[in-house]
Amino acid sequence: MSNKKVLVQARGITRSKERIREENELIILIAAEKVFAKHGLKGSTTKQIADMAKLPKSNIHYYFHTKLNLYRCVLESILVDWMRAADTFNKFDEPREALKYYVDAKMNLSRTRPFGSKVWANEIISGAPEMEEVLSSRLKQWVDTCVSSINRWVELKKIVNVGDAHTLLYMIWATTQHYADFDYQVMILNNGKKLTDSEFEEKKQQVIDLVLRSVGLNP
Amino acid sequence: MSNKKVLVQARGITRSKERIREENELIILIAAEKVFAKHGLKGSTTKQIADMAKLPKSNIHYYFHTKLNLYRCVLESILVDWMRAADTFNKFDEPREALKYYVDAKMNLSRTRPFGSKVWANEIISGAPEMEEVLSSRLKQWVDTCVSSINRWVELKKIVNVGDAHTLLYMIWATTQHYADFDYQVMILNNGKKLTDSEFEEKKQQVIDLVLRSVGLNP
DNA sequence: ATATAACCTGACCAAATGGTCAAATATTTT
DNA sequence: AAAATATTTGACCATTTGGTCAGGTTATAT
Repeated sequence: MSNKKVLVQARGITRSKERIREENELIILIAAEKVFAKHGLKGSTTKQIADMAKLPKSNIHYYFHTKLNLYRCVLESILVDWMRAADTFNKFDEPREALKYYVDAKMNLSRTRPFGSKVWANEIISGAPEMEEVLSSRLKQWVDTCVSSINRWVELKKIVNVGDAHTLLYMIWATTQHYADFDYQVMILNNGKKLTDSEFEEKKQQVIDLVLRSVGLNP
Repeated sequence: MSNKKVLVQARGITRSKERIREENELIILIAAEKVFAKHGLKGSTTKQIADMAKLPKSNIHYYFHTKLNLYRCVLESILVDWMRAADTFNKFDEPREALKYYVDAKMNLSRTRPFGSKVWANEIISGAPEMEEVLSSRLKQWVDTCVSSINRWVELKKIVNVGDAHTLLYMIWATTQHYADFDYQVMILNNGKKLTDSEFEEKKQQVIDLVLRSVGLNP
């Protein structure tokens, strides 16, 4: 009988099998996100992930079978947050609000989940071998509706003619994700110190203002 | 006597040792840039690079000794182009021209050397373990002068007050580099077709206009 | 022409890696 | 309490990997 069990039974508490699986899967997903963010799919090792999760390597394989499968699970869990942020764009009719709250949501995501953003960046940079499906279906669809919104705003003279609406979207994506993907560079250029919460709020507002002015809106 | 030599001597031509080294180093650097762009430092194998260069693996080690050294050489060669583009920023006193020509130069770099941009992106995303020196010295210095220029423009009321000038720089970097780093995503959202040269010129002008408007300049 | 130095490459190796498995332990069901 | 099911993990394995090296070829200096 192991020490763990003695302790647990002495308190009259047992972790249910269901909870055990839930907890361990989450621990592994979080560890994997960090490791994949730093080294990409090929560059990450199951040993690194196991060490980060403070579990034996076999445990990783027990719950996720293969490294590739674990990687896909990490990507999917990131997609959930990404789509939630995307939703904010279509919650407002007025460009000023839609753009403001979308940039806000994207900036917050970069702040709270930088590793997830990096995993996505790595995946796209390396040709999106595992995300082709998602990109050309779900993302494409969402982008098409955004492009329509932007074009309508132009027709209604609510914003200036920006040409291809994709260009505006890319600017928003790239700029907001920069604070996650290139956080190390941002830190170095901030005199070697990580951005504080209040500094980050400041930058966020500046990005919002830049974006609004870029389409001819006065912030 | 090999076939190669027979052919070469029959034409009375010999490649000098110097040229041989120059040519092979270039071939390997170009191949390595592509492979590192796709898989990062850890994820790339010397075998892949050798295959891409159509040379035996031993040949890679003969010229560059280790994978890490080859990687550093690739980074350095990219830095040269990056700094050349950076120079354009300080060639003009007027914000309209400085910004226009800098965005233009950065967009062109993304178009002509997408693999280089991806290698840099990968390096920064993974914490810039090999570039710390360059970032905190050369890049920091260049950024400081840019920040001064931008602040001066604000004081002279030539552009609106953008707050922290870094934010503007990041927007320009992120947006222009997006067309290289995320080219695959850009392609998918362009109905699966790579941007033609004229399409790219169009987007470039749109990015320039967005940037100019974002600081309150009428394009 | 000969010696010397540089280039070239297949064969090889130690270490690392993704993954398997059997045996042990823990929980749940009957 | 015993049987059944799920978790845990060290030992193990085939493959891949970065790197070495000896022996050959090619260019150049004398």
